[in-house]
Amino acid sequence: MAVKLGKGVLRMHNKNEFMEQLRQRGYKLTKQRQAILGVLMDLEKPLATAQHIFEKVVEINPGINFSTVYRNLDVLEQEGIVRKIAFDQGAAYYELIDGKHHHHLICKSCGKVQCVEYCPLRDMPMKEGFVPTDHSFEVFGFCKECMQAKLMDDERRKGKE
Amino acid sequence: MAVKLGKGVLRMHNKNEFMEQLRQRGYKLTKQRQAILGVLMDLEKPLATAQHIFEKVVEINPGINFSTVYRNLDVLEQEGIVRKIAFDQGAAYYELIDGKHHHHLICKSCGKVQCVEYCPLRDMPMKEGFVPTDHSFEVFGFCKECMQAKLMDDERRKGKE
DNA sequence: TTGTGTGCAAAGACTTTGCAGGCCG
DNA sequence: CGGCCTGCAAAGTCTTTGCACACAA
Repeated sequence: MAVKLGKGVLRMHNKNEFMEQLRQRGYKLTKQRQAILGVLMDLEKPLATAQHIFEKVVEINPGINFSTVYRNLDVLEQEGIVRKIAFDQGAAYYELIDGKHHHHLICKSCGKVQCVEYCPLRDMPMKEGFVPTDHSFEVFGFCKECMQAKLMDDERRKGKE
Repeated sequence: MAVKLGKGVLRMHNKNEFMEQLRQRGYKLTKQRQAILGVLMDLEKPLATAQHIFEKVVEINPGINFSTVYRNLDVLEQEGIVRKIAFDQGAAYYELIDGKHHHHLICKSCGKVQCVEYCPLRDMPMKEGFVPTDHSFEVFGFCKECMQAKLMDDERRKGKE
């Protein structure tokens, strides 16, 4: 069932499977919903804001409203199809729950997001009696490229002193 | 320098140390700033929203404005005195960076927050070249008490069927 | 046909900002 | 006394909601 895409990306589901899941749970298969799902599955980056998703969906389905996007992202989150991530106070990010569970390395300089399969819940000694259901884990810093640029910049600045 | 409080809590700094740190960095020691710092050090729970902090500060310093609280929480964050945490899309939480580095277990039922000293950055295999500077790690679930209540509730419901 | 879903507009929650005057150092 | 800080009010950003109509089943 898993589909092999370019660059070794594994896609566990296709759009029809998700639509079927929604249908079975009593949701209607509107064209807006299909467009949103389509966009989520085609995202080139792992994370996208509602704004970003909206802009893409508009191309497929002109006239769609922002609140429709929000409402459906909510539905997809309830159904376990999408994960919502909030860092800083800006807009929330969304990503399809598809393939392996993972977390993110986010570059504070260029914004690049890398996925890592390591999950801290594996190693963490759980406090007695606490039953975890969800967790957030995101690492911010500088990616290889930006770190190198930064070092060169520091070097240059040092020379000027 | 560390001060031992009740229940084994270790406080690494006192208010004067923080004020001194601010002074040295060129900040003025206004009564608003002192009140905010005082409130942060006296919080009974590990995390507090700006709203919560504001309400406490008003008791000490009536007439203080909400934007002053926000502006100073920003300053304290810049200075590494306070950490800002955002989960869900609601208000951000703040906590004093004092004592050991830690993360949180948050009960989705009663809202209780427990601190855990485990930090995932210790065990995580870092992607080559990435230099981490910050990270978020919060675990949501049910605390012992709420889990038990939940189980009893499920049991009761089962009986009614 | 029925009621879930949508578009529209408005409100809501949280946070930030511009400006005139106040207070710390 | 100078400039950082504050209070106030307004605006900004992101998200949610109420309502009438539309469309999937």
